[in-house]
Amino acid sequence: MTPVIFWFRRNLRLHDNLALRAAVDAGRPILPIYVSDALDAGGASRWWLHYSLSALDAALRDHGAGLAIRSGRPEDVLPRIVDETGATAVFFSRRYEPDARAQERALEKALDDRCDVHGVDDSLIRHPKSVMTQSGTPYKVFTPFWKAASRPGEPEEPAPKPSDFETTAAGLESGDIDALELLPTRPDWAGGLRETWTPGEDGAFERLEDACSIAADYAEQRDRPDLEGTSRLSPHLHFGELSPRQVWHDIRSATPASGQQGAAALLRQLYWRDFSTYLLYHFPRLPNEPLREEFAQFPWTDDADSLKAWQQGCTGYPIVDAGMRQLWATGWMHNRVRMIVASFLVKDLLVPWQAGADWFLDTLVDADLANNSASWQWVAGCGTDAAPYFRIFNPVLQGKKFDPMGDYVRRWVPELERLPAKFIQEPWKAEIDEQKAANVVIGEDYPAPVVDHGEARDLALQSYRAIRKQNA
DNA sequence: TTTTGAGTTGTTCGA
DNA sequence: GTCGAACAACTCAAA
Repeated sequence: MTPVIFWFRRNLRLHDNLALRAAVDAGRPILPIYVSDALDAGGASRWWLHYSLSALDAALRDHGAGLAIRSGRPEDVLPRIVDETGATAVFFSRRYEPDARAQERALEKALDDRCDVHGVDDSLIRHPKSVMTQSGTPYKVFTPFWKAASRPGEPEEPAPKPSDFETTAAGLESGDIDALELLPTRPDWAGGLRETWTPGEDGAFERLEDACSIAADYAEQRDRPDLEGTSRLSPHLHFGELSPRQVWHDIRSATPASGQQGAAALLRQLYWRDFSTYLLYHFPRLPNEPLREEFAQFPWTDDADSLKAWQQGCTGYPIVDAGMRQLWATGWMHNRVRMIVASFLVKDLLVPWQAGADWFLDTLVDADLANNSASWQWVAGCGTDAAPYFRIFNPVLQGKKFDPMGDYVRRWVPELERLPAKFIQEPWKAEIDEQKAANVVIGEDYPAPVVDHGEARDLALQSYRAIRKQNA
């Protein structure tokens, strides 16, 4: 019997996979395929993808054949496979980034009269077109979006993995995940990633269990990078190893009544994920251009040394450096610290937010075009729903407030390990004797601050006033 | 059409 | 040490 093709994209799971359910219902053997293309960018993401594909391949083998691997443009590759196998249909789950949508349109066009094409909306709680203001325009502010998106009620119940399907290679060569060269070789910088993460559906469910256990305390502890107060589900959600429906319902049902309020803050984050994708869908220039147009005139300094100091975690501000080093080592950074380091790059160093966004896309295992772009625009103050520009994070205060003992800093900036808590967020304030006693001389063993935050803040506010004046 | 209340995550200054 | 106001007015979204 001729097969149907299941084109896996950012939905690398078998449970609660609506597109897969539709393919199974076609009643034919399923040819599962992954096509690696130019959208598979970002070093840390590619590392994750390798293992997620491997896990999926193993899970599919239980049903017959594993995952066929190809690379190239899906709109070229898939029609060829349709011709070779006589497949009667192609199923896939839709994506909402501009390039991914263009890819879908090209595929639909290429397959137009050759076979059925079924794009299924599966990765968001609400489709971007289904949440609009009364005047028919897209929401720009989160809270009204969230209210409107929540109005229809709870997300759909997740569906279990279908048990009744058969996969086939349809006589094709399977291809090789290794040949995609997703893993780093020289040097192998992925040691910290391997220690931190378990990509794939099984790893995702383990992490989801952990997330359920912290959900009740989420509202209270989510801002503390020194604790394990966040879900760490972002990469699993990005690759679709979990659906937002599954996360929502598992957290909801695992949390006792007394903890529902704390968990609500976590569930709300799922709507932030929807909202970012929604913004990118309706404002496709989001990754590149400031949505508040006056920011195109902003006098960025764009200094290469500043950017490098930030990337390497050598700014002299411990909480910033801890975050950047956590990112480099593990492919992830605590959300509170992401805001601190982003504010520092954009407002203290006056480096364009796009440079920070590029770095994050390359180094985060959860790198997601929509979340990343929307969040950087938010921090930079140029998004539609942005923090006021004068809201400039003070890295010392933030450190004292959210890493009160300095444990987070000590973990990621070991030079400062022996410094007492009093100085850990501002080590330059320690007398030289105290520095020596802690085995760290500022300016030698750990950098002096690359900028003075007070001066940098004044300069940032001045620059902001300048573009306001220009546009007045 | 006009009005009105509200807007994820902050900091600093001066009383 | 604590508290409220200023930062700078703006835009959004619904009534």
